[in-house]
Amino acid sequence: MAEEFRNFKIEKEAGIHRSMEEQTHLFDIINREQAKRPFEASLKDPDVEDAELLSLNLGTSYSGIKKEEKTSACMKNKEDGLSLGLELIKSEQEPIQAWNSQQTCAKRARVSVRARCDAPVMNDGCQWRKYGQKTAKGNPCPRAYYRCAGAPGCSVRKQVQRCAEDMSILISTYEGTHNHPLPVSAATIASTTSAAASMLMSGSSASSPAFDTCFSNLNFSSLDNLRSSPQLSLARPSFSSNPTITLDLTAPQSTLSSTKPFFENQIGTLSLGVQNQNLFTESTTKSIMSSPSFRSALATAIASYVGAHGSDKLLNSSRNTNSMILQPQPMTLFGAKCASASPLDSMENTI
DNA sequence: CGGTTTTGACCTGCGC
DNA sequence: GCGCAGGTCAAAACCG
Repeated sequence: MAEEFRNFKIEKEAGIHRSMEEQTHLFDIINREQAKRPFEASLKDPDVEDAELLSLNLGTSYSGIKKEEKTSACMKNKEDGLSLGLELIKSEQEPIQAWNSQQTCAKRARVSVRARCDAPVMNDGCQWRKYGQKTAKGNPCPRAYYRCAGAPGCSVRKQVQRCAEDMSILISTYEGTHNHPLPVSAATIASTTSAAASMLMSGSSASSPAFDTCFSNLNFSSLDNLRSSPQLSLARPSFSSNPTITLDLTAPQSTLSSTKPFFENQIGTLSLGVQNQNLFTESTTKSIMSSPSFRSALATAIASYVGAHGSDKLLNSSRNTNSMILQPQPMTLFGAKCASASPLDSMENTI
């Protein structure tokens, strides 16, 4: 497996691209091998370290994971002190415990989605019940509070608020993990929340200087920064002390397809390139590249974001090029209620 | 009539 | 301790 993966990396760096089927097959092999190998051993193998970026699987759906051995993307790295709250589900009788465990893990982290939307609320596939509304200081637009109504006892909450500086932008902030199955369209965000929780909780509990540096340098809370930033960022929003991942879907399509030729003709491509010198300082770059766990967790978050088509996703990670790029299938995130000029326009309404 | 939304009151955390 | 702001509660209103 290692040999084949090494060849794949060499081909990538040489600009040779395999077909999607071949790549999917390769990732399947990597995943199987990763499952067989003891984790401690994998930490010492540089090839496996890259494979980690591909094998993590978070979210609310168990599809694609073997029933006998479901592994969520929680791991520990003794080398740099990062923790992703590893849990291993050994049998089919344990999903509830897994939900609960995941819930604990995801309790405080948030995923904020910014998208252009004319409708008062984005249709994300979930059932929500409004339980409050408040006008926040500094924003004339009221903030609405929703609870998940998909199942009794589900503690997932959502805040919806229009951006004060651009009323066409709707900011939806998700918190928590669903305790029930979700439709594919809703599972996308839910998976992201879960992944974000794992990543951010690992950061909050770690004493890793590398992670701290990354986090402090990745503060894109201001609108101007968001507009010029990659489509995914980490932030500590002013209205909350909770760590938050922001998915900015308001960028023009030209920005999203700027990673040609590798991502040509793809809709909703996410590009997290540390080569973006406007936003990533040199120290951040070094920190990211020296922290395999951070890279792994970040890849997980992004992968989960496009997780609705998990088997088809394509990840390219190369230490030499200092880049970590993910190519998703077209996302099916929001419904047709949401008329906008964003890349979401081309998405199908799956709700 | 049951479920959802609205809205004012209340609770809690934080800064001074 | 006090005031402020964010978040939640719960009764009333609304709707299908």
